Amino acid sequence: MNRSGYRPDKPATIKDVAKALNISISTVSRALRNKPDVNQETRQSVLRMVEELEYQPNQIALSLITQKTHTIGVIIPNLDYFFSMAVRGIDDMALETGYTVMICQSNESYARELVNTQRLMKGHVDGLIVSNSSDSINTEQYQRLLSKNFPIVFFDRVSSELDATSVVLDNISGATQAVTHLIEQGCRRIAYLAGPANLSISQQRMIGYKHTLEKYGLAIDESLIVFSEFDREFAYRSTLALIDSPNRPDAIFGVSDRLIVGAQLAIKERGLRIPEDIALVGFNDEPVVSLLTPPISSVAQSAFEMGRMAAKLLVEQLNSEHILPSQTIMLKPTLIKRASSIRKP
Amino acid sequence: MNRSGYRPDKPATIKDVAKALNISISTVSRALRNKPDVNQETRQSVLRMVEELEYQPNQIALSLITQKTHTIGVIIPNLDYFFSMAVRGIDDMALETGYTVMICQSNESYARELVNTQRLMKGHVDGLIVSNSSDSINTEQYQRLLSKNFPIVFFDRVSSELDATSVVLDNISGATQAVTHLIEQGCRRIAYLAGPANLSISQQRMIGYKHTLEKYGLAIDESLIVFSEFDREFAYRSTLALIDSPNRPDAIFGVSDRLIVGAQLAIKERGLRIPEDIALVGFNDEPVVSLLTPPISSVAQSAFEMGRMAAKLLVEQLNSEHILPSQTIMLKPTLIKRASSIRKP
DNA sequence: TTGTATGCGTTATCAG
DNA sequence: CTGATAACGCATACAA
Repeated sequence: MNRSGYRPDKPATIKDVAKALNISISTVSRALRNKPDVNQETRQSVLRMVEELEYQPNQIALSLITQKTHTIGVIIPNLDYFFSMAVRGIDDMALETGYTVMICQSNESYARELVNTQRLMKGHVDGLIVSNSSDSINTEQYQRLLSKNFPIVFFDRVSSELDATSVVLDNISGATQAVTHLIEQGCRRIAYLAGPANLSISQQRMIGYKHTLEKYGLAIDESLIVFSEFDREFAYRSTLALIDSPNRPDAIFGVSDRLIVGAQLAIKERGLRIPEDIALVGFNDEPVVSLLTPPISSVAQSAFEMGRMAAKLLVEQLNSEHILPSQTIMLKPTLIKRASSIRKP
Repeated sequence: MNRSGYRPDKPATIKDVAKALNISISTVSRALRNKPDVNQETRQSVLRMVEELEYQPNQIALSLITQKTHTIGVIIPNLDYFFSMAVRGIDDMALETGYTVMICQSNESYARELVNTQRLMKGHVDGLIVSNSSDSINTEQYQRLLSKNFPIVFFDRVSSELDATSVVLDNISGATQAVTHLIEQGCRRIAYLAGPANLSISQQRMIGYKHTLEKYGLAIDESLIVFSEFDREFAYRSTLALIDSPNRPDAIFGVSDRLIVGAQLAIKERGLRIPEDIALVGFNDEPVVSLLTPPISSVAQSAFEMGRMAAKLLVEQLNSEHILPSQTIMLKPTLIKRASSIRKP
């Protein structure tokens, strides 16, 4: 069975293999790395011994030499449906390209984002994939890393101040599709549950929202625009306030499904009809919205693809000898129309 | 500003600090590690220079010496609501205890579980936190690692063959609460959407299901027990079949909310009433079930706590000099009763 | 074709 | 109190 009788507690090193064969470690190393100038017999015996001792190269030692860990750090604000899918895409691409993924959640807190960045950098990740937290106001730390040419790819929630590679949705298009649809359904007083004011996605979707209103000659009523946390409860209360206000909206567009679900709860509680009294369109097309009564229309995007793409761009940079110019990939959303917004046949 | 004018592209090493100060690296090392025998002045100047050069200890070099990476590998079948919360708990505890988390998703595939384990082991994680995939039949690889005293903590979906530390739910209790409740509401023909047959959670919940039926003198009808993937579509079709069968159930208990949602869709499609014709109870208490019409009862558990606990146990082992005896922590579930199962006032 | 020596960044063990 | 040196596991330039 085990001719050498060698059974270490600790994993075998290249040294053990060399010793067992009475050859030098450099020969073993060469044999393993398929270098040309090594005797076939020697190579075979090395391979056999490697098998027998269950030798596996120590990645830490390799990392010390190359200063590469083949590890990607991921910083996301939470692990809701959208980011779960994005992480799945990242993990998928990482597996394909030989990387492993370290994930840290900032819990929508910039302070924790800072801590996590430190944590990941200390663990010597080769690069970073980041989506900002909702109270992320400062970009200094990323600026510093980028100025040292440390590879970072941002996705979904990005900062306009940063000249960095990023993968985003065409949020203006998404909002435009949503609001155009609502207008076509006869809605005239369309509210916008905007989410956190400083987030790129909130702002971009707001631009699409306002432009579309203008395009159709509808007035922009700032009292119909509500900022808030990404919190269902918040949206619920905001919607109650909107309903009870003198100029009640006849439609609500939400920056995320989580908010629009809160809105739906509020509307139901007030006994109003959806979509006849108030029509609804959300964002992200989370599975949950199709199950509600009525099912809620939503702007769909592929978080999985976004994650894959972000990882792909990062790995391309990691595998490149020189610094790649920063680029922005923009993915296209699709409006999924459901009963919550369809008034006409 | 920068007296030495030193601005490296590569991060400064302890050697750079020593050179800049014209002292030896061992002195720098000692000063940094707060060793007793080092001159206060020297220590101060070292600290200043460390600041100036933005020196940070290279963890890879440390890892090479200690063979510890302060990294925890996590293998989970997917990132649905339950596992997202669990990961959050793990990450939370990891942050507290100075670890970083590497996450791999097996996508419910044992083959990928194998690959991921290799991936994580290669990356030299200090320990593993594992929840089995649904087609996980073999435990050999974990057995091998455990026999080498490599620290692993299992959670939620565990294998009975493995004598390892684990954190699980009291699944029997959860199922017992659910079925007892249904019986008390007058249900007599209770179906069980069991999920994958080889999973511990399916089996344990089945035990609770059967025991409770027996306790109340109800017959166990195997035709009311349906195994399937963790797939809503699957549950939907199974439920249609159950409804159309000669002995239609008057209640359905689901091993997970995802399945029970599929069941609800089927029941609605057939125009039956919930809970009057068929009552429903799910498992996990995902937020979505409270939003459906009618809201679905569910057995609630804290995935966050489970994750935290699993990480806690693993870190305890990692920080311990000797091998800790394996233990099983069992958490308690709570049935949340909602309209989908309440027939009596 | 193979062996020796050096270095990656750090700590620890010795001498001074 | 401080400095030189070996060691961690491996790759590689250089010798033989």
